[in-house]
Amino acid sequence: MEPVHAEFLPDASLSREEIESLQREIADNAVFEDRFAFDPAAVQISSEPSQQQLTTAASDPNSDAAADAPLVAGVDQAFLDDRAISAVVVLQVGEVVERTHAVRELSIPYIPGLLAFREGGPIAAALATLDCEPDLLCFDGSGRIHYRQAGLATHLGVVFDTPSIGIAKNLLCGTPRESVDGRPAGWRTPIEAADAVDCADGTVIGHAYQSRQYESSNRHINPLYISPGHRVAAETTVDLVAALCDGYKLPEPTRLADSYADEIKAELS
DNA sequence: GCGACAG
DNA sequence: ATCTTGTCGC
Repeated sequence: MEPVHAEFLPDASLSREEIESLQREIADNAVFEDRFAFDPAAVQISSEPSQQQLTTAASDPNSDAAADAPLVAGVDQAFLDDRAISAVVVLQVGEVVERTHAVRELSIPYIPGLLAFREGGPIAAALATLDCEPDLLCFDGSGRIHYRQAGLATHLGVVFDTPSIGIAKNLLCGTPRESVDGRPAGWRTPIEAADAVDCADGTVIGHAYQSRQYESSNRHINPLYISPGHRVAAETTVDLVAALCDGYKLPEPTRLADSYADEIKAELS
């Protein structure tokens, strides 16, 4: 796939002020509402026919639900010395249909709020080598849950003008409406903008989502922090991640991209 | 000035 | 993110 807005590609040589200015421009161009062509109910991991698919098959004997199902890409990185290994795994109904990766020199260190300017280049390079056109991109990191509402997932979603979701293991900013401690699997609560975020206080910029939890024990699993990247509404974002989870804390696209990146890293070591 | 801060 | 063995509890 190719960038639709290459002028928005993260350029790490920009000044801090220019970076923040570009992020505000990215946020202005981002759409935090559902604006995608695929059927969200067709995004799933199991190949078991859903009620919807059975209905579709009954009304159209020639349709092939699996062949028409949305392509969901997971993107994640591993690091080796001063290089980033960006890996992409594309799934269709839980089946891997394409994998690709890119290795690039890192230009700047990790700075909270500027992650896209450290990892965006390597990620864009990897996505550019992809033969297929994903319907949805899943990133490790935040989307709208960001000081200027332009986290990694939002930035790359806008650059490629493709629906995207941010999946983080830790909260960058914003405030959970309720305490997130020890919640059962399936539980979710909104993350609201607070003073540090560039929008009205109380605006729902994402959700904490408990993708997995131990039945009964002393220890507990922390929730994921999910936010819209581009062209997906906050609530939908959680529904999609829930549909992409398969017994692990992380949804399959991101989980498989994570292990694929480690695989490439091991080969380079 | 101090604390908080995705990966 | 990364350096890393065993270990506690599902």
